[in-house]
Formats: sequence, C-alpha cells, structure tokens
Amino acid sequence: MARRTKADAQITRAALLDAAELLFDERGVSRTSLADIAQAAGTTRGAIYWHFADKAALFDAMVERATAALASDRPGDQAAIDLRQLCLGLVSALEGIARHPHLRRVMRIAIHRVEYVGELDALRARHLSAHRAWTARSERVLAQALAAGPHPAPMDSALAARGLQALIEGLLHSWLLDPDAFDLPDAGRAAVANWLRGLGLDDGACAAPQSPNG
Amino acid sequence: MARRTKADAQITRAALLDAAELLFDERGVSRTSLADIAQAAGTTRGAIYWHFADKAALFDAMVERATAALASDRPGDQAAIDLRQLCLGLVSALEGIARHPHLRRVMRIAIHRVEYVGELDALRARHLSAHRAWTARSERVLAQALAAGPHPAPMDSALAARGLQALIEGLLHSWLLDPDAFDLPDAGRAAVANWLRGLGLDDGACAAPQSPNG
DNA sequence: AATTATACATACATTGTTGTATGTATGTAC
DNA sequence: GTACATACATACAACAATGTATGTATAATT
Repeated sequence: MARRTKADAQITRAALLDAAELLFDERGVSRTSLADIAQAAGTTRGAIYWHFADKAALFDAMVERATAALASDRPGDQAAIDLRQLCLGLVSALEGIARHPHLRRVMRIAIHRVEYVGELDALRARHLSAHRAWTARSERVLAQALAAGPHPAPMDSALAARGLQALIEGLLHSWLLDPDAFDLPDAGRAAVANWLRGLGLDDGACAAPQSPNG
Repeated sequence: MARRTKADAQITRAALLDAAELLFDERGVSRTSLADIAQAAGTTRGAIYWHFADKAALFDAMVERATAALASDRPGDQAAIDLRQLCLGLVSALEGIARHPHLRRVMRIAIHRVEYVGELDALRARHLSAHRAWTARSERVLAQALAAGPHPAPMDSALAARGLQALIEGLLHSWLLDPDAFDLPDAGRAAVANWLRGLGLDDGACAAPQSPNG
C-alpha cells in the first residue's frame, strides 16, 4: 500500500498492540512470531518494524499502554496515606484488573505467558521496582497502624507488609489462571480484612467504599 | 563415541537433566536450545533424542525428577489431618524448597521461566490438579476447625482456604525472584499464624516442630 | 565367538523466524 | 506543483533450531 495519515498510523499501531495482546495470551510470547501478529492485525511485518524496533519493544509498548491508565490515577509513592486508603487502593487495583480486559490480559501475559529473562528484563525490572515501592509504602502505613494499636503487635511491620503483598499477588495469580473460579475483588476484600484482623488492626478498613466517614 | 553400560546411560541422562535445569533457569525454557543443553552436558543432541522424545518430554522428566521425592513423603489426599498437620505440611514444603537446590530451581523454572501454554500443558495440568487437591483438603480441615471454634467464624471455609493458598504461593513466588530478600520458612510460619489468628483459630499450630505434644 | 541391541555421534534436510534492504504510493510542507 | 518524508509492503539473506537418517563402537546376549 502507501502512506496513510497520522491518525491511520496510530490505528495501525493500536491494531498491532491488540493483536499482540491476544496472541501472546493465547500462545505465549516466545511462540508468537511477528508474522503471526502482523497477519492478525491485517498488515505485514513491515508495519511492525516501522512502529517498533523489535519484539521486545513491541512487548514493552503493550505493557506500557495497559498500565499507563493504572499508574496515572494512583497517589505518588511519597504521599502519606492511612490504612484505609492502603486497603482501598489494593482492592481498587484488583477491581480494575477484573474489570478491564486489556489490563487483565496483559497481567496474565506478564505473569503466566512470558519467561522472565533475557531482553524482556525491562518487565522484570518494572515489576521489581513496583513491588519494592509498594512494599515500602505499605510497611510505613502498617508500622504506623501497629504502633498506634492498643495491644502489642504480633508481627513486625516488614513481615506484615510482605505477607499482605503475597496475599494479594497470590490471589491475583490464581485468579488469572481461572477467572471463573471466584470473584477477585470480593476475595481480596475478605483476605485483606482477615490479614488485618490477625494483626489486631481494624478489619473494616476496606469494607464499604461508599461511606467515607467511618 | 560408542555404547556405554546401563549405569553410564543413567549418568548421561542425569547430566542432561542437570544441564537443562541450569540453562532453563538462566535463560528460560524457550530460549534454551537442545544443542545448548547437549553441549553443557558434554554430549550431543543425539543423546537427548535417545533419552527423550523432544524438549517437552525432557522438561516433563526434569519436573518429574525434582517433584518425585516431594510427592512420596506426604500423606495421601484422603488422609484425615488436623489443623496442626496442615500447617506443618505447608511449612515443611517451604523448607524443602528453600533447602533443596534442585527443587528450588525447578520451582523457579515452572513459575518464572516457562510459558504456560502449548505442549508444556502437562505442567499446567499438574499444577492445577495439585492446586485443587490441596485447596479441597485444606478447606475440609479449616471448616472443621472453624466449626469447632468458640466464636462465629469471620469467613467461610472456602475463602479461608483460598486465602491461605494464595498467601503461601505469593510468598513462594516473590521469594523465588529474590531468595536473599527474606527467609522463606520463617515468613511462611509467621504468615500462616497471622492468617489463623485472623480466623480466630489457634495461631500456635505450626510454631515449634520439635514438641509433638501440644 | 558371532550376533544383536544399545547408546550415542554425526550429517543432512527442512522449516521458521528474524533483520534488513528495497520498493512505492501517498500525505504534507514549501 | 515539486520535493521530501512517511507508512507501510515486498523481497531477500542469513541463521538458528528441529527432526531424522545414518554411522559406529561397544555391551549384552546367545
């Protein structure tokens, strides 16, 4: 064919990302060739190499597109938040993943459809940095809550934060393998509540999203 | 070379599995060729194709070898166990993974170094079946303990079992990504205790492995 | 001792995939 | 209206990986 308008090019780009998402999810990243993606998008490999340097760059762009919205509407890492906000943030993240097909698919790809090595290390680095930032933040919040609690804390805040993180990630992983098995946000709410209860903290911190005055 | 004795052949087979384990862990399964494995084992692809039908069969044999010991010394699915035995079983599984390099490496491969699709579906099926069997068993144990408890249970047993499973798997996943970050059995013990505490159950169920009379 | 099956090594053919080079028609700036 | 950059499509070269076919020296069998 020939040159298209800039808007057309963006449509092509989005179609390539869509096709990559679906095929990566179905067949896995390494078993999906660029020719497969181009064909599914109704183009040729030429279009892919025009928009992206290679498969890894395409992959990164796909992750970037899906997580951009997610990253925009959450508070900055340094923002001071309380226990309730922490819980609500966790649950709303799970709700977002359960609700948005793009995000869900990319999460499943990142977790179950790709090998965490080689030139896809950007993903691994991204994951690790997000992981650490979130753990650090939740540890601060939990330390503050545990110190303010009436009884001596049964765990130190580092272990409490790590366990909370593991709980959420564990639920997410198993839900992505079989989304019909249970309701992710419900399970997340119950799990966080039970974890806080074990810590001797207020387990109603993320019960009802609609009543801000508790 | 030429024909070796049967014992030699088993040594060759083991060397191939060892090499595959190391390379899969380093580079990921799909990015490791059979030639790589053969070279690392000091043989050629001929040896691989003699011992295994293809890469998937080699992979399955590797998983089988590492998990065979693990499966042998645990109670059958139908055996009646109590809360304490459930917790001890969980923690001892974590201890086994933390202690045995083979098991740790294969776990990391199965979780972070392979794409859960295509002809490696045997792994996925194995995982799912183990997952379901374990969840069913722990749900029975938790239901019994919750029914016997003094106060009304804060969660139903299905959610409680799912959460416990998620907690353990979440800890395992993040530990496999960075084994130096924390001690897996310690974190597992503390996490299980906190989960049980949240459920209103005895949190000392897996505290001290050496005193069988509680 | 002769034969046969075994445990590989070697060689080859095929295919899939990637990267790049080139072609080309059109939008856009001047 | 011309020139150039854009947004691809097409063609090609190279390699990597697989599967198979065949060779071969030796252990096991008789």
